[in-house]
Amino acid sequence: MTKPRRGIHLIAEMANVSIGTVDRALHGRDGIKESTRQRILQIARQISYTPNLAARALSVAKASARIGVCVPREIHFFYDQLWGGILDEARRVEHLGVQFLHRPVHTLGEGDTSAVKELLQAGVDGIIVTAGNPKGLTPLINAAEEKGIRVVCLSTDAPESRRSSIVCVEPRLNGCLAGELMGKFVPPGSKVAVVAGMLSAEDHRKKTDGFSEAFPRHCPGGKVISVIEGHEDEDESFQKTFELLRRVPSIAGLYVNTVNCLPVCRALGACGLAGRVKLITTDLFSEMAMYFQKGTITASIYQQPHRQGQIAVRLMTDHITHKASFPPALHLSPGVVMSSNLNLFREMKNTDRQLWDSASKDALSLGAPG
Amino acid sequence: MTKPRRGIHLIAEMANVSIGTVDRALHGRDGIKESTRQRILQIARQISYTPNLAARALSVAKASARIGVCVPREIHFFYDQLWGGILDEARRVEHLGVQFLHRPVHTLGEGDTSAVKELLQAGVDGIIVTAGNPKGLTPLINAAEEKGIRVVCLSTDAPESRRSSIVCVEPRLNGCLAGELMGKFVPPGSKVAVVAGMLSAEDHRKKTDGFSEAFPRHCPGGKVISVIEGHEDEDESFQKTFELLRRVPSIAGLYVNTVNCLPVCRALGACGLAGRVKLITTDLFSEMAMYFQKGTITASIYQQPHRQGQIAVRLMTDHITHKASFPPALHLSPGVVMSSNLNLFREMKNTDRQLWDSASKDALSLGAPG
DNA sequence: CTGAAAGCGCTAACAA
DNA sequence: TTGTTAGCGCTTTCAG
Repeated sequence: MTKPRRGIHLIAEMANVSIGTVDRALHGRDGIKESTRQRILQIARQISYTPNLAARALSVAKASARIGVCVPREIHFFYDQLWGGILDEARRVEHLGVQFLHRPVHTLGEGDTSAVKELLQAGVDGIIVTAGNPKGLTPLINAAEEKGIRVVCLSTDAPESRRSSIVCVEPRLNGCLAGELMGKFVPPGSKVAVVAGMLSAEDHRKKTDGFSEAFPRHCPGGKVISVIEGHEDEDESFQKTFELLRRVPSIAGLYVNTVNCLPVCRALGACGLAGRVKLITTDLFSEMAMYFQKGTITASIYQQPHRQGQIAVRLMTDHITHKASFPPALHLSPGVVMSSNLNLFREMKNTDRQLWDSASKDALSLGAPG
Repeated sequence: MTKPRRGIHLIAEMANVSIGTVDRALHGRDGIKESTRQRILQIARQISYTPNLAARALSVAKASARIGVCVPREIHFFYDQLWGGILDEARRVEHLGVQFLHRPVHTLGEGDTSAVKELLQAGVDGIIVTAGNPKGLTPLINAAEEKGIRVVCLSTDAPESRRSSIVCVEPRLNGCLAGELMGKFVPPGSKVAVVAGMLSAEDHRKKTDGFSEAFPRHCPGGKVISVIEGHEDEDESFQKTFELLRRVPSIAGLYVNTVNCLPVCRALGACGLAGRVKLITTDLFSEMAMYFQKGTITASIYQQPHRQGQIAVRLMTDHITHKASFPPALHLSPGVVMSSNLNLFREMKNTDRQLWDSASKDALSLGAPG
């Protein structure tokens, strides 16, 4: 008695060809006569063939790919979480042969071109990079893509380049959401202001633009009366905010579109305006908690860094392991943090770490809730 | 040069034994000297060995684990997305030999006990269930856990049971966030109302409680003057809302804590109060889009169903494949949907499907942005 | 007690 | 254009 065959062997037997030919037919590879392909596909349909994914995974496992990662390595704040998301997801595929090469940079845009160059020389198959320096990176990215090395921008884009995809929260949308919220928080005809880092940074400019456009649309008669640049300097931010509050005590709202919101909180406190002036901030870190509780911060626009990192890695590994195509862009919706949901965010978990055991750490790895 | 070995081959090489012996050691099979077993286990730990599940699945030619799923199979709305998230994540592990058994129920709580019974009889290794009927389910869940069959509740809890975990947005928190938002949207001293499905449902009651507690805290002098029960009936919801608006035209806000918000939108329109009365809704579906654009809906509290489904599956498969422990509870933060970020949500993608190609579908599978 | 070897279904490199 | 073959990492059976 003849042994019962399965899968492509069965098809091969039925079609009187070899498994190699069946493989060619099934995968649309060339080097096969169109008529035999049709015959084989017909049979495959007939027996409603489904590939054994375990076998496939096993078979292609040897083609272990290397993915290069270049993101800022700052402690605290946004990039910490971004990094965490990358690592969490990386761990999940490392045992399937995918390797990760990390070439962190110190600050966004600082030395990222040389880091990417290194990665390319190391012979990676894909690159994930926060493009802090788009001008310098674009030719490198294009060269990589030319050679079939896929590049995914993460959080910060190199829009002119031919990168395979970008994973981010659009800065403009970020500003729009803040503007809409602010427009609903303050009464009609209110005057509000924006505190930016530096408007020379595209990210901050776009957030400011989005806010300036959305706010008056949602607050009849509302006006953005001032845009402050704090240049990420604590003292400068405090000083300028303080002066503004003194000069225009009737101001109803402030939108801080950089992570550097503490000086603004302090300035509001110093003027006795905490809670009176609606404050919308950006991102999240544990030191902000008390200002939520005191009511100084009304809401914060959360850019889901952990999730961004996760998704970028997923995009890349899906492409490498399953040949998945890249969406040209993957724009996340920012989250809205208020005092009610504040403690659900992983950024708030650090302060009372003693409460957290390994089970909870698992929960964090999954990326909940952001 | 010697070829780099992996897995049990590596261990075998390091221990100077054959892969057969390694297998015996790793699986606690007998026919092996205790000392060699210890030596091998030591090495395995040292290199932090993890079995290649694809290879195992292929070798044993049958599913390595079976996960039973029991969630409502309603079209549209919340459960559709929940399903989607489950399926997306399920696909990602099918090649590891993990099989999924679906025993959908028609409506939440309708026949879920018998569905779960079926799954248990089918001999699954884990169960994911929306516990619409906690009383009936609890003994089944406890019996399952007793036998080592892990149960994860999804979206709706069986809090008294010994389920391994619960993945959800807490209803109370949901209400709190809505209350906080509403408190900021309307002026001090405002009167607002809640439109619930039926207060006999724990979920709706808790949302209502959360709102009623949070709103006055964030709106000085604010009052929740009425709680309407619409019983998920279009006409009843419309009628009762309409009457309320007629009776109390000074009302400043409405919070709908069920998915059934369209009648409320229409009632607001009929009274000429659309946009005047701040409306906060729950969940998201494409028909709501126009009401966002018209300004009838100010914000919606989004429970991230797709992500909930994803996470539940991940929790279960991580446990099965990596022995990961379960967090006792995984509470997501709800998202806030407003007109600015509306079109980033997958629920809005259905209407203009023609714009979507396969690349975009990939993006959706990743679970962005909610 | 331990080793050797035959697959599981598929991919990919090489022969014919 | 098609066939053959060597693995992928693990389980399992049969010899030693």
